[in-house]
Amino acid sequence: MDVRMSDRNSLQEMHVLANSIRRTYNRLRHTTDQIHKQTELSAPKRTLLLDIAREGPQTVPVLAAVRYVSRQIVQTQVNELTKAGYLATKVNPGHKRSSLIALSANGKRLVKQMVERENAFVQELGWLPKDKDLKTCCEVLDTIYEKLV
Amino acid sequence: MDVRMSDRNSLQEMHVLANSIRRTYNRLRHTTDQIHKQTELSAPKRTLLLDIAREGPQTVPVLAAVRYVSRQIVQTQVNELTKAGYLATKVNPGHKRSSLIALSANGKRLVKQMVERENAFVQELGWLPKDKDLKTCCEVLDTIYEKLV
DNA sequence: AATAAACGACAATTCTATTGTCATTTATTG
DNA sequence: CAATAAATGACAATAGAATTGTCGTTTATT
Repeated sequence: MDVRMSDRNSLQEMHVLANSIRRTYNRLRHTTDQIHKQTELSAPKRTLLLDIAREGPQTVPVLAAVRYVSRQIVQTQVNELTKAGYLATKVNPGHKRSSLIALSANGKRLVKQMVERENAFVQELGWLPKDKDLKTCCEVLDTIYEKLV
Repeated sequence: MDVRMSDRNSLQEMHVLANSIRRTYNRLRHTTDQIHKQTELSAPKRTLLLDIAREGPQTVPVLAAVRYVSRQIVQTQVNELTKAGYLATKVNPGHKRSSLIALSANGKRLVKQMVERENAFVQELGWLPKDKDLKTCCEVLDTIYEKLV
């Protein structure tokens, strides 16, 4: 074990970071709730749509496993989003029963609108982190994400 | 408005960062849920305890306002944590009716144990971000936190 | 002093999420 | 190939988080 690992300061800094992540996440959710209020979609459902837009069609069990949540709640949300017309099932070549969940035409349109709304918000905000810092931040967060299995 | 602000790449990077925050937060919650399973406390209640430990005694309305959640839900959680013996009310010099919510002796003990458990977990993980990167990450997150009012 | 706002308590409701069960389908393995 | 185990979608029951609304009292404002 690296000596710096057991350094008390570093451990405390880790708590500070964890706290920053938590409170920033919560504000982020609050802000996006307001930005996308008109969509009548909850944060988990919006996240689902954005994730499928980013990562492509996936099965319900996979969507659930990646998020460490029960497949039942994902199934429910997928069902409701499908009923609302934002998601559609695609034939899964690898599995006859468990189909791939993909964005419908409406879903793609909605995601596009959401992204545009968020971009407009960031522009109005009039601030962006320095490119280098943003990248560093992402790297740190993503590494933590991968370490936490 | 700064020209870089409207740079498409930067905006897209901002989405990437937002996504990193979201998914890392969720894993963090999942991990800490496991680490502190024995406490029988939910994530919101643990956060409340840790925040009061860090920031000192506060009134319920203030705790709620900072988090952008209703004072009613904070009141409920504070009441339950008080009943469980982790919180205690302190006389508020500035307000006769709305007392300050502080950690009890038991609460302080619990927070100490939680911090130790988390430190032990980080040590077992065998990884910490570089000090400089960690600071950068915190700065970026904290600035976003402050900008999002 | 009168009025407005804040506070704690309580209730109703919605949404998220978990757990558990069941029938069916898919995968494994002997 | 046949038997068994695991996975999947549907459904139900339940718990917890959080919002909204109301009420009576206390605190602040004007």
